[in-house]
Amino acid sequence: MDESAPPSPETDEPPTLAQVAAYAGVSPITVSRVVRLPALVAVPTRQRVEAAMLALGYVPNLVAGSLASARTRSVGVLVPTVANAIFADTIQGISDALEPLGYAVFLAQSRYDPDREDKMLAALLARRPEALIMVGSPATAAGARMLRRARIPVVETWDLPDDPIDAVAGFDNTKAGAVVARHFAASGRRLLGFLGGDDPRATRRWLGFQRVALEAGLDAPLRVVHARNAGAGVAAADGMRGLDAVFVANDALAIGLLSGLRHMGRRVPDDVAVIGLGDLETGRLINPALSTVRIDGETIGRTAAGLTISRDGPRRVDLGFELLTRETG
Amino acid sequence: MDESAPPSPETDEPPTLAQVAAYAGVSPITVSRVVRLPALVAVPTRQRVEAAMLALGYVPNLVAGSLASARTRSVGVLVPTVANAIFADTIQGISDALEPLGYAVFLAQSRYDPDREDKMLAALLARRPEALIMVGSPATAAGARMLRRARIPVVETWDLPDDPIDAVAGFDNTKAGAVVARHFAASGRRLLGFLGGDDPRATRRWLGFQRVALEAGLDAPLRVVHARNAGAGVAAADGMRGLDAVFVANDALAIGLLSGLRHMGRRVPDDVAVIGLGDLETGRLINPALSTVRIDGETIGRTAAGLTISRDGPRRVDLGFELLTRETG
DNA sequence: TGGAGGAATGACAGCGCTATCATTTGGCAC
DNA sequence: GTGCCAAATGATAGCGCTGTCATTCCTCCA
Repeated sequence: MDESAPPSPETDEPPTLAQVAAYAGVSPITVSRVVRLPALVAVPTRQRVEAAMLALGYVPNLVAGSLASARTRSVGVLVPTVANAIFADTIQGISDALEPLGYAVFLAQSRYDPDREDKMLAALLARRPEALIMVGSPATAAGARMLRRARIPVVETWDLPDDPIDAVAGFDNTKAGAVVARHFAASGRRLLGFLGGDDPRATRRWLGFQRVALEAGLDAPLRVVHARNAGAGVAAADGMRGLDAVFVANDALAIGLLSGLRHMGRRVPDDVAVIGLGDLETGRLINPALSTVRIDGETIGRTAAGLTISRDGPRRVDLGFELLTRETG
Repeated sequence: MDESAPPSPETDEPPTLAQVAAYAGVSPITVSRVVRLPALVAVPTRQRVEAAMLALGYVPNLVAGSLASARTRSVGVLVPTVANAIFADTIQGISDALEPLGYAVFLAQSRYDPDREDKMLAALLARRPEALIMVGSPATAAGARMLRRARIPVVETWDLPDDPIDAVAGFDNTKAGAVVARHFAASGRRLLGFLGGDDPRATRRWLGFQRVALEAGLDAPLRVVHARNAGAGVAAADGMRGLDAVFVANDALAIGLLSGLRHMGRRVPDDVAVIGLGDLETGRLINPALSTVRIDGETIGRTAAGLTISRDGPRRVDLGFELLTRETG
């Protein structure tokens, strides 16, 4: 590391640990200890090294450190999309729990596309994260195999799969659908509809919803598959003409549907009841206030983070959900 | 790399490139080429190596690759919080632009805290990202110095600082505030208020807002500083009693304010006009539809990503904004 | 007063790749 | 045939750290 020239502050290349060591007159390993295990270094030495780091503007190279120690202090996070408040809360929970511990978060989006999911999974694992947290379960067998072979903690969230790869922090989507259908039936609704995506979690909600509706002796409910953004909700209103109750798989979509319904002149909840999922903050503030199945995305994230840090305790956490009936149903 | 035992599929440790090479009967460098520069390898050799990778379940170790090549193929992204739709869109834009190119995204949150921002900046830079994108500018001189010394592309977003570290993709916050005040004045409002955080960008909006209000001969406008979530907006309504027009620094907060105003019996826009910022999708769907200053967070993200990839072209991109007057003002 | 034991520091090798420069081989023009 | 060049493959060294053992120097008590 440049033995000829004397080490000096403010060179062009970022200084290495060895340069800091030379500047402070200690061995490289001592500098390494000052960074990672300061208690092992005598106070005067430590101060000398710290002064050297400051003078040279030393920023440790964690890439090299990770390779040497086989610990990257990073976790991979795979979500369908970040532009959905529902997952943003989960990311926030993960990040808040992990950043203070020195872990970095690698973020990737699958866009609800199994191929892209596998690609992103491979890309994340290539960075050797110490754990991986994902929304849902791998869509393909290849993805599941990669995760299993990685031999790191894997947390599946926003669902409660029967055969998880490792750990789970989520809730029972089937039950959520069932609870909403039961509520609709109990409040005298007869013609039910379900609006949502066709990913596995939305499908499970639909299955629970449909089962209970049929068990209650109602007509077969209608399932409408749409994009997940609020604009799509507006458009979907048209397809809901004959119905008197709709369960919408996410709150943003539900707010859109409310808007569409309003423009069609249908009164909520008198003509149609609407229940969303996620408990978006704005849902509770609009008029009429949106009824919803409350899911605590941030707690899911924090719990998932906890499951990656410690392998003790139960590996399957059901965080549950809560039906909040406000004004729309 | 375990020369004694014959290389075999499905061992417990993840296989290394050298093991794949031994299995395929080629040298390590050839396997490396199959992964990175397949065109350089003859087809039969390539197929043999690919078969070996598949058989052993090889996942390249990018940590080692990064150290050897001094290219991490990652970018750091620092936002105040991900749980704000406004920044989630930007992250989405960044991620959508960069992931197809093989870049990974390191995400960190500053929580609007300068100390935490510096910590996160240091943590990100320690991972040796090839570029760094942040919302706003570094809050401290130390943070700015770290970024400058890192000698990587740095993109500041959501603002247009006069002395950027490197590149900028944002809009003029001062002007945004000014435009809203001008609109309020032109539509006959007299008692203006500003509701928002006290971060530099919100403050710039306030400054532009205040200046124009005073220039228009209106009373000195009121500034109310609050938390940034929608719930805080509800609470803020009380402090807005005397006003007939409020500019709210973000749409979620504005929706909260609308709710608070409604509960106080104040009519919008007859008694009070409200204009938000961000153009949250739900803002346009609620009743009355929220007027807002539209900012395209996703385009900011994509543009910022573009500025990290290429150093050519202008390093300062003003993406502008648009005042959308809907029903609340 | 000798040696056990802890505190402080260092030497050395190696993590799993890739940059760089060889080397080998075969095809082709003359 | 000879020489030349491109295509294909390999040998070597090293990226910037850390794990694992030394080694040195005290202190403290039998």
